[in-house]
Amino acid sequence: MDVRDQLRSGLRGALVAAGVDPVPAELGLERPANPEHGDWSSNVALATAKAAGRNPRELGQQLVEHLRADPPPHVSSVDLAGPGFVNFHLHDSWLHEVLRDIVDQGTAGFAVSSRGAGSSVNLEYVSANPTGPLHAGHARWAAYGDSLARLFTRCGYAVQREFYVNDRGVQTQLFGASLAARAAGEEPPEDGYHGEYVSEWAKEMPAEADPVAWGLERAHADQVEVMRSMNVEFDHWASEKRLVASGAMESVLAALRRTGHAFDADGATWLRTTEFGDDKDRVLVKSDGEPTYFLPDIAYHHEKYERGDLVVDILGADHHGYVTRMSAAMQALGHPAGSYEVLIGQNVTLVRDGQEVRLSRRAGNIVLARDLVELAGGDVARLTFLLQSIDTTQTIDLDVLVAESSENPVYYVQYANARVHSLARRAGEQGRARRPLVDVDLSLLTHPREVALARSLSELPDVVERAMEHRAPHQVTMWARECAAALHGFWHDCPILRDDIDEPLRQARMWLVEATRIGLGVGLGLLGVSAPESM
RNA sequence: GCGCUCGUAGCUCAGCUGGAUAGAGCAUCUGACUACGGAUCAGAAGGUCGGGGGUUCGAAUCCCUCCGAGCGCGCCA
Repeated sequence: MDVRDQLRSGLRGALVAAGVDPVPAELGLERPANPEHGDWSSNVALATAKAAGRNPRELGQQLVEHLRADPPPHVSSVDLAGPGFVNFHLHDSWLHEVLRDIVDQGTAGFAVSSRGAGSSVNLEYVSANPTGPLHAGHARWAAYGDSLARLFTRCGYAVQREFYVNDRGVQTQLFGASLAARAAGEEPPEDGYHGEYVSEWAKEMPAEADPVAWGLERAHADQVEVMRSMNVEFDHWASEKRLVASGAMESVLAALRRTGHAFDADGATWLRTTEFGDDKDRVLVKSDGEPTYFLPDIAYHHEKYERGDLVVDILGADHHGYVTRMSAAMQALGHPAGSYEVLIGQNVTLVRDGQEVRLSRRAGNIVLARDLVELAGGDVARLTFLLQSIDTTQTIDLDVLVAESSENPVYYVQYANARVHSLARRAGEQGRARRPLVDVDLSLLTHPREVALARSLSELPDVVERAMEHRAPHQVTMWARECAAALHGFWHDCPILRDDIDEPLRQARMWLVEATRIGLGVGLGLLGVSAPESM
């Protein structure tokens, strides 16, 4: 039972004693931003006073008195503050206990949550057409999707990362035709692909190759390579061609007909998406007998349920109009309303020479994911994307990215990690080994820098759960920066190997550093950024 | 016109789904242990949270309404 549970339990008892009925199932307990407000703070008095017809401060005072009479472990003082907050100040002993837990759990066990145990999630992201290189926007989804997958995994979900390859249809034909035209020294079709890469790839293409098939392979290989340089991998590559060949479209259409959600009108076949909140019904099969792109997509999403209880799409803002109809289709097929989730990410805007660079595939000035990686390196490129929420458009100034890449936050965090490892190296050189933790007195860790670092580490488990629930990997980035800052501050003020440091304190500090190694390792791992031992 | 997302320091962004005095990084200014790794640390300055109403003990956060930005509204993919 960790501190929070003990505090909650104490609060619950106090509420009962104060005659509050009913006692809420979830008791609000948070870490105040302002240290003067204690280590933990609860707003239960404020939250329950209204319903109980009580005065918040009066009720709060009763809670405080009850808790003072019988304080939970580690609690040094309980106070009433502000409009009715109950603030707990704890002895540093609770942090010392946390450090022991971190060391016991190690990188594999620390900040692991069982929130998703027994559930599975299928995450689809990027899914760019196999008709060219990935651009900077794709790279954002790659970094985001992969880190989100890592968060789900750490929270106990069985995760499948998936990329849907649209290796069939009009665009692939156009791409193949464009390659063939370039190979023959001609201009691509007007609605074909005009990027420079088409000409370059056409030179590589063997004369006897089928331009469509070869082009798909070439583009796919290019995309895989770039994502790998950003440490992004997939478990499953879903082929549209194979899906369609399997007859999945027909069986899904039959199922929709059987349940009455699909109907014929004006010579076409429609899905009654309005039944599930769409503003108009959508065509599945056109009057010329050809399916729209919507139908194979429905079949694909339906199939994904074989690989996850929760099916998640990560899409760019330009696809948000698509969400309602797909959600409607999934419900029409009998999937529970909440089981299909779409995460919409805003666009990436790139600035070069103070000018916005348009991400147009037709124009030649498109900035590729590959450019970013070559400019700044995989770690910097990746962390740059994970620096902010996907809810806001991201502006990346390429000149700043290059000029200040050495000031990128990724180095700040990696440097902290390198320092942690350098300590172990130097300690080894000096023959100063850590003694077993049971023999070490962590209560010597009372310096504000030591306490701040331990406190930062203690927050990671909450950060992981919250980041997963909010689908917000950037919160891990925020934490990693704070933890690195705490380490740097500690490093600056608290020498370890210096001769004038007493051995017991040295031992305690070495174990604090070991716990930091574990915490930073977990954080960097979730971000998919390397954790170098030296820089 | 309708819908979705957004508007927070000079710039780039956080803000734990309603909490206490709105926080970081960069840029600017001033400093630091005669460097267990200075890719570090400390301090200063910087705000009408786009404007205006409302809900309540309490609003950057929820509701309404304006203003502004991006994206979407095909029997295209």
